[in-house]
Amino acid sequence: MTDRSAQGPLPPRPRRRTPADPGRAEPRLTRAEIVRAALRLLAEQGYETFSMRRLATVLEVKNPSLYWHVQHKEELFDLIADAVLGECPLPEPAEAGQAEDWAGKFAEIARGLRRAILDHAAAVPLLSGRPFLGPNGLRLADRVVGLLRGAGFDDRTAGYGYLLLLYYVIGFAGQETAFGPGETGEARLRSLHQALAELPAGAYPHLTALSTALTERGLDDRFELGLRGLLSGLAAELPGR
Amino acid sequence: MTDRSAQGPLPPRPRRRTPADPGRAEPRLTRAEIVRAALRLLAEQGYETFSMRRLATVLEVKNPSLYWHVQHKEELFDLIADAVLGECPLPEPAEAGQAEDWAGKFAEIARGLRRAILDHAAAVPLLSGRPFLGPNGLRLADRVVGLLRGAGFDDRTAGYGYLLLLYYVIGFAGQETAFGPGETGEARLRSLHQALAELPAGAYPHLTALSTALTERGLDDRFELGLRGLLSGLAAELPGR
DNA sequence: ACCTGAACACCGTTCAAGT
DNA sequence: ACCTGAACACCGTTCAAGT
Repeated sequence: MTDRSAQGPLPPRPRRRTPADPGRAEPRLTRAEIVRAALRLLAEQGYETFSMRRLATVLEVKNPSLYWHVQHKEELFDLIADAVLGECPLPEPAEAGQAEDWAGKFAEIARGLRRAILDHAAAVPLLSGRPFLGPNGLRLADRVVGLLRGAGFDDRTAGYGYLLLLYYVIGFAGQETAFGPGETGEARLRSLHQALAELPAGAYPHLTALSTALTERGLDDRFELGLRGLLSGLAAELPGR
Repeated sequence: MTDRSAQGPLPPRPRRRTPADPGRAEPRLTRAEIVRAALRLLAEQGYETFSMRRLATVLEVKNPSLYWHVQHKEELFDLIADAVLGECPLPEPAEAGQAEDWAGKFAEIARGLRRAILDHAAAVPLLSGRPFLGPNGLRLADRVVGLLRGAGFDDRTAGYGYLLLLYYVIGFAGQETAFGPGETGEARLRSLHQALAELPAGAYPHLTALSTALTERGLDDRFELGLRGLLSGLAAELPGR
């Protein structure tokens, strides 16, 4: 959660009328600006209090105006999700003929995606149950699928590898941010530890035994552990081995 | 999505006053009844239209009454999530000293969990980003963790194996139900196929190449594929091998 | 083409009051 | 102990009207 709480409302942007085209005002709003403002509002105030009306206020516009630019809140959420995915850096594809380190690049994308999501932690709730069909989502999908196909996976497994990556990273980031806003990932982990330690004594023996192991190393380690598992699970499906 | 649309509203339950205890009326509502009615309302009308007020109407009660029994909507959602997890059958632990087929039982739990979730497809949106600390969630966690510890995994990996199971199954079920209500999983898959086929020609070469492979086999196969991956990823972390 | 005023049909939640 | 009436402070969305 980046702290931008000191930025205040956006400065009003003057309508500019070019002399050559006197009747045509620049639109005050664009989709890109709306999405940017939405991400900022989410970062500052969190998901629970986000609303179209508050977004309109922040943009210094009356709220029905937003509906000229987006069909409904869900469409705005699609755009926001795509913007988040767009912040995941994609490694360059290898030169034609060069052997590609598919596992390394897959891991790199996974880490970048986790980073992108955590940079917009308040947007996590709107990432689940949404097909990512925006340009950034498609680009990401195409890149991952291409990586796996290039490595020799059949099309089915390649497609599925992409989905596994998404499930894993979003699921993980979801847990990292599951204890409500305001707490960092590590602090959340400690609350969970606490909750487990307070469990009725003999009722959940394995869980209580776990409560210390749970916090002894950080979230990064856990992420890598799962990622390693994901990769070795994938590698087991590679045809020529 | 089970079809219960013919069931109609719940019959009014009479307040019963026992002669021995004349002043004490049976409460009209219990948490269990509220949760049952909520699941039914979700199944009949879907998540989007679910509200505390509609739930109260279905229960033939004025809506503030619900707040005597639950603190707020989020707490009700916690209870609903726990009820869904409670429908996942848990295999019996092996006798002490008997070798346990950990991978088989892990897979069994995963399949049962997917089933339980799909039986309440409309409740999927409220499963993400929630720690499952209700009795059923804890029991499930304890069972899975115990299974993995018994198999020789260290505590850390055992705990993480449980989380991976959750991410995977919820993520998968989330995708199965991601195209809005009313479509079955397989129909959704076809919409996605359609969407991919309509993509701009050369922009996403790997994705368009995939669009047929995507639908050639069913969701059950895909689920098993990912599950196999998950298991072999886990197995790779087993200390003594 | 883009924005606003006014309105519709809702929400979740609180709280004093009833029984 | 449990339920209700009435109210508060909101929502998302539509649509005729303005410029």
